[in-house]
Amino acid sequence: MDEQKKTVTTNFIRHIIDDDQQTGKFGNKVHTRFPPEPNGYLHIGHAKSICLNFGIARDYKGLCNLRFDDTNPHKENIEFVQSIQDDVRWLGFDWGDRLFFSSDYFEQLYGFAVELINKKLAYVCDLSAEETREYRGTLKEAGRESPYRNRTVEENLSLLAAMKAGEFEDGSRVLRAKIDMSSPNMNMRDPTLYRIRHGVIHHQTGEEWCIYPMYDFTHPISDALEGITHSLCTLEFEDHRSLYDWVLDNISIDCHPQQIEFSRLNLQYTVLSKRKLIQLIDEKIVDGWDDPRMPTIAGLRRRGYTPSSIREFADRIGVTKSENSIEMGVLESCIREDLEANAPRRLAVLNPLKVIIENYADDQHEDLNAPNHPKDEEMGRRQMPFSREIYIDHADFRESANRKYKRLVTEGEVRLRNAYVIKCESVIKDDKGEIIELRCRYDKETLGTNPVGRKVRGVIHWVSAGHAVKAEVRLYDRLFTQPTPDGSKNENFLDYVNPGSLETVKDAMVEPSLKDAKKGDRFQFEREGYFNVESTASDIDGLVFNRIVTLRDSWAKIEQRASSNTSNK
RNA sequence: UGGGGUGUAGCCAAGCGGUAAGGCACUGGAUUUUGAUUCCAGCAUGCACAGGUUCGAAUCCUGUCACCCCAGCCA
Repeated sequence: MDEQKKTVTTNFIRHIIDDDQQTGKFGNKVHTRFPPEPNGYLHIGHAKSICLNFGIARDYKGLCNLRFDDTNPHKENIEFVQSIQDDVRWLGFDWGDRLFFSSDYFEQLYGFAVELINKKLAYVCDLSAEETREYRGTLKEAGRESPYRNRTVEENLSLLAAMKAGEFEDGSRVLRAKIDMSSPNMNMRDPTLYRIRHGVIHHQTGEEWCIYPMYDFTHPISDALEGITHSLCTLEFEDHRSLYDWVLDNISIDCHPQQIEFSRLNLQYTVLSKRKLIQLIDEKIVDGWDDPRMPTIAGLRRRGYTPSSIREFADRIGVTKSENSIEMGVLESCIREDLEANAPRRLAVLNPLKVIIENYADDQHEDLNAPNHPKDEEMGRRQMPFSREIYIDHADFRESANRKYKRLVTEGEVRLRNAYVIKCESVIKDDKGEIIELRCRYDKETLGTNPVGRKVRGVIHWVSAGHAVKAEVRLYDRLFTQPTPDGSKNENFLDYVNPGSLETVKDAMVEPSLKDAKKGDRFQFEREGYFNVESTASDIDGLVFNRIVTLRDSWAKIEQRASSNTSNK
């Protein structure tokens, strides 16, 4: 069975690790880390990184730490610390007892800053933020050295101590590395190591510190302190690698992880930047971080995506250094594959049209026995009551149609799924000419067997009107109308929000066995798609289903083609 | 000539000098009580472009072009 499994996905990072194992570079150890900043919820792009880091650790019999990169208390909070852990765990990964915070290392970080000063490799700079920017130069011109660059070790030491003691205002001074103001790499032009931040309460360290280390100083040291071997990050940190190495080369630490960069995920018809996700929430375009339309892990979870479908997605998209733009179809295909095999089937009528079976007794009903899965008997069966009055979907009836249309038409026959063949005898309309009811007859010889002498081409779903349960169904569609809503710098991505991203159906009728469905349960509503029971919304009134994804629909394609052909003429 | 990267099909992505894997999408066809699923077949004389090296180049060399990232006291 396992040999049937597709070839193991490899990537350039695994090749590097393979080489390192050959040469014994890290003593044949592999130790990675996933280092989120707790300033928002995790999204599908983080899932890529999580699967990469934890996946590599698993496959090389190594370890992966969860470390919160919490050096900027302005933006971070404990709600995010919690949600991130929930999401990583939900995705199926375990960091054991290795939950860390960069803030765990504040004391050691400070010690290394002192060491750099002692080595004349760091200095306290009194330039304002704006002056610092001017001194930095431009992409094509070298910067100028700060007038404070050559302070004595003693002066720097006492100034840094005073910064730490809270004697200076925010923005009045920073600690900087002394590297090279004429470096073509902007990151090496005496980068800031520490800044002053009064009056914020850090979620881990409270008010203990009023100076906070910068990412470029904190990250390499945190990695080294944890014994990380391969520090995987996204492409925009490529130019920071020389600074990462500089820090570790110039302090007394005997571990030097290797930073390797890969390209971040870009998913079409959505946005994956925390700033933009926050904007969607703030502008009330979505309900919150876990709105089922959001590309967040929490949103996908609420929507009904399974952890394994997201892991599969991460495998399928691969890991490289090239810019990418992944089609939604890839993600959708992953969840369909999972649910096709694992979701029990049910019948649900979204847009009910009443049908009276004229030759079925009024006072009678029968319990038909239907399989929960067409190919997997082990998923069991359930009872479906059948009676004189049923509902079918409006979309499954037309007064007349060409031969391609396989559903019910006037005087035509159609199979009711798991039940009888019916024939439409007449159509009843209201004053406005709207179809409100169908009169049909059923062929009682067609239960579980096809009629002899004629072919019934179509199969439609139905529910018994007297037994069905009313439910609300939320139909989700892509959040944006453009594949790359944030592709243009000049235009606002909010202009491309899809106004139809959520369509709420209040009066769907679902088969009675769904009455017992529990929160989070996933089903296939036959011929419609995959749905799950809403689990967290506060506005629930009775049964509420979220559409996870539609079924593939080749009929819709045919219809679309036909209508665009006629409209083109 | 600021620096750092990336270019293989519509979208991803293997490939690492021996004659273009795989997935998604798409197109045919078969089976089907879901227009689903499944199955079978098709889908790059071609690897950004131009030269060169070689018996042989997506892979090596030279040059060109396109796109992405960098001037936070954000990460």
